[in-house]
This record gives sequence, structure tokens and C-alpha cells, in this order.
Amino acid sequence: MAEIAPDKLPAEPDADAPSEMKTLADRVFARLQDDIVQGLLPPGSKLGETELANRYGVSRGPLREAIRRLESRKLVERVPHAGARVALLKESDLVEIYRVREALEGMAARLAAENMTDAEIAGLTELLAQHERQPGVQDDTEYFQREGDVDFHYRVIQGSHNATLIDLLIGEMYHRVRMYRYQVATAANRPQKALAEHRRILEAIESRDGEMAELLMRRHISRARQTLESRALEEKNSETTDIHD
Amino acid sequence: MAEIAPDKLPAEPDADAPSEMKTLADRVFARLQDDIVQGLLPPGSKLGETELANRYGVSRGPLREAIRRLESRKLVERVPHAGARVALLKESDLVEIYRVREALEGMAARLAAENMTDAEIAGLTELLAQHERQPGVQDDTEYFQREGDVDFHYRVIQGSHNATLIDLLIGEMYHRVRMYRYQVATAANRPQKALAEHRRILEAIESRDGEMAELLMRRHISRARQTLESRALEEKNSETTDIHD
DNA sequence: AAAGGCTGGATTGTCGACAATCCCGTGCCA
DNA sequence: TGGCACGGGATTGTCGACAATCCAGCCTTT
Repeated sequence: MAEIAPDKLPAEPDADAPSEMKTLADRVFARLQDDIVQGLLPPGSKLGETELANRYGVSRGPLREAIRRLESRKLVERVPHAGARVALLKESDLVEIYRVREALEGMAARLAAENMTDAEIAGLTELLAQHERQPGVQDDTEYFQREGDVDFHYRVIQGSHNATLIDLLIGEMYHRVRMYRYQVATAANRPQKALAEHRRILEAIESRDGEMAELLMRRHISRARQTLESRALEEKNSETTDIHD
Repeated sequence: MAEIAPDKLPAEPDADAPSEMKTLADRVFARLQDDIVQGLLPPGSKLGETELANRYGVSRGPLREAIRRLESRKLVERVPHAGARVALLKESDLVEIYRVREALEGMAARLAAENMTDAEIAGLTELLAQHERQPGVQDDTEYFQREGDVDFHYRVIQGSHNATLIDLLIGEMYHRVRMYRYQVATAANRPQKALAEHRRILEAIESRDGEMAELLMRRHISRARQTLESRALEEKNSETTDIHD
């Protein structure tokens, strides 16, 4: 087997100054997660250890560790001697997740209203202003948020200042939901309404009204779930007559 | 370094018929988790890879995988080039966990009231009857529940029939709480009250009253947290005058 | 004597090879 | 013709060794 340009990942500690060099397994993990979440490795596809090891230019050791970590995040499923595949999640799974998010993020919103610093609230206000200027939102076609601290929900969760809660929501559920978004390319099909709800939640947080923040957040996520369920339903209906589009 | 009786784990596929043989890493993981939760490996102690590999009679490969899995369960902490140590959790962490449990197990109780089968409810009734006959409960000294399906909370969680919720509560928080129980040897210092509360929760589930079940479960956990906090507080007070006992 | 740098030892991270297991296609047999 | 046993091939699980990194103690220097 010839050397087929193993698409090295940034290993040399050259000019990535503030970035961290970490360990090999860490980089492979980050890279693999991106490739999975963004759909480059489609759900259900096999993750051959040898293949991926060559692809990322590392040995099977670090790669196995990366896969193991992705498994704990429920992004891949592994069966003992058969290999690992990218997890594919059914609508029923996603609905379950949304029901749990309703409880958890509702709690996070309440804690955020109680615990967020004034600086954090100011930053969140600025963030929503940016979102409003987004082109897709203006014409009501899409309201897409990139990963991390430019995501409204992400920031509210962090604002709870409860490490356990943050870990559950970010480490355990966040990326799965994001993966699904990429899967069905569903850019949240009610952009302006969603943004308006975000704004009202922020108002509750600003006035330190925990109960209100929780109520609004629960409602917000509940609505998202309902649109999800209804869309899944009509898909199932049209499914019997034709193969979409 | 001589062969010092490497305390083999049950590797031979002889007479453990219904048991699972799984993979080596699986067995090491289960074994290590027990040793940690039960305090055989005290919190903060170092987990040398070579040492443990010899101790369990396996190579470092499977052992690393086991440690990685325990890390994702927050039972051990690992820093890149320094090694892994048994996680030690402060009371503040535990209080956080209890606050999240309040939301999550409350939801689980509600779902359990809605979704549990009659057979499951009957089994749960029988379980509580057994708990009542426990000696430690009779004289109000301790109410200790072993791990797994002989634990009331464990069964209610399972009864929710929500895989995501089960995974969060069991896979992510359950064992940490159990570890702490072993750490401080605190055999839930209000046995009869706790059992009585369990019984009332069961009654709500039996009558399929989800709201009531949620309310009672939240109250139950909230009380547990309060006793926890007050005990931690008086510990901190006596700490300034003498070294306990 | 204290601070700082350096070397030795030990531990973790990584690698390549071997062994065990499973999947699948082939051929035999009813 | 259908079903079942059996290998061949490939993939995963496991192992031992090498390389990189970190930590502790000693020595040097001011």
C-alpha cells in the first residue's frame, strides 16, 4: 500500500500560537467529531480503524481512543467485534432528547437569570443584535447558528454556572442535536419566531426573573419539538405516496 | 519485578453460562469501577497504568480503554501527560448533582407514572416490601440499597422508558453519587423517612398520577440535598475547633 | 543559603505486529 | 433448489517495545 497523501492534521507546533498542541488522540477526536457532525461521514457509515488511521495519518491507538470518546458522546455506536458506525438517530430519539432538554435547559435558564454576570448578559445582548442583522433571518429563510459561544443556547447554558448541568447539556446532547440539524439540513424552519423567543428569554434574564426565564425557555424548546414532530409526521404521510421531491 | 500473583479476572469461558464474556476492556472497566466506587481505590489516588495492568493481569491497552471510559463517567480525572487519578468530588459538586437530579428524576417519576407496565409496578411494590423488612431500617439506623435493580431510584428511572433520560441519570450521575456514599460512609441518615417517601412516590405511580409523582420525587431529592448541606455545614463548623470525633 | 538549571528516572503517548473473532462467499448435501 | 457447514479474507482486540514528556533530586551559581 503506497503512501497516499495521508492528509496530515496540524501536528507541527509552528505558528498556532495560542492554540493548544495537546495529544494526538485529542486532535483526531476533534477532527473526527467535526467530520461526523458536519455530515462528511454520513450517519450509518462504517468507521474502519485502519482506514481512518491512514486518513488522519496516525496509528490505530490514538484513533481508537478518539472513537471511544465519540462513543461516550453517543455520536458513534460500537459493537464488540463488528466495528464502529456513525450513530444515526431516529426522530423518536430526537424527540426524547428535546423532552429532556426542556427540563434541563429550562433549569439552565433559571440559573442563568440568577447567576449570570452583568458582563455576560451584555455579551448575550450583543450576540442577539448580531443575529438580527444576519441576512437569512431578515428574509425569514434561515436562522443558523454556528457551534460554540456564538450560539444563544450555548451561552445561556454556560451562564447557569452549574458545571454538572453544563457538562450534561454540552457534552452529552448538544452535538447530537447539531448532527441531526446537518443531517436533515433543517435550518430551523421558523427563524424570526425563534429569534423573537430568544429575545424574550434574554429580557427575563436581564430582569433577573428566573421563573419567567425557565418558563419561556421550556416553551421555546417545546415549540421546537412540536414543529419537529409535525414535520416528521407529514414526511411519513408523503412517504407512502412518493419518494420525496 | 517478580510475578506477584496478578489477581486474574474471570477470563476463562468455563461455567459462567448466562454471564457475558465480552471483551477484556469491558471486564477491566467493570472491575475498576467497582474498586473505585467501593473505595478500594480511594479518591485522589493515582492510577498508574503499568501497576493496574499487572494487577488485573492485562496489557496497558485494554486498561487505558477502561480508564478512558471511567473518565467519561467522571469517576476518574486525567491530565494529558501526568496520569489519571480517582476523582474526588467536593460537597459543592454533589449539591450541583442533586439539583440536577431534582429536575431529572422528577421528570423520570412523572414518565414512570405514565409509562410503567403493571408488572413493573408490581415488582416495585415487592421491592419496597423487602426494604421494609431490612434490619437496618427497622431500628432506623441505615437504609442502604445495593447497586442496580434493587435500588428504588434505579427502578423508577428505568420505568420512565426514556432511553436518553436513563442514560443521563444512570450512566452519568448514578455512580458518582454512589461513590460519594461509600466515601463518607453516610448510610442515608434518615432511613425511615426516606422509605416512607419512597412509598408515597410509589402510590402516586400506582394511581398513574404523573404530576404528583414528580412533585413527591422532587421533594424527596430536595430533602436529601438539604440534609446533605446541613451536615456539610456543621462539619465545617466543628472543623475549626477539633479534628472530628 | 536560596534560586535556578540540569540530568536521571519513571510514566504516559504512540506505534507496529500478532492473535482472536467475525463476516461472507463457496461448495456440499438433503 | 434450498439450506447448512466450512474456509478465506478482513477487521478488531491485545500485546510488548520505543519515543516523548514530565517530575524529582542534585548540583552549580550568586
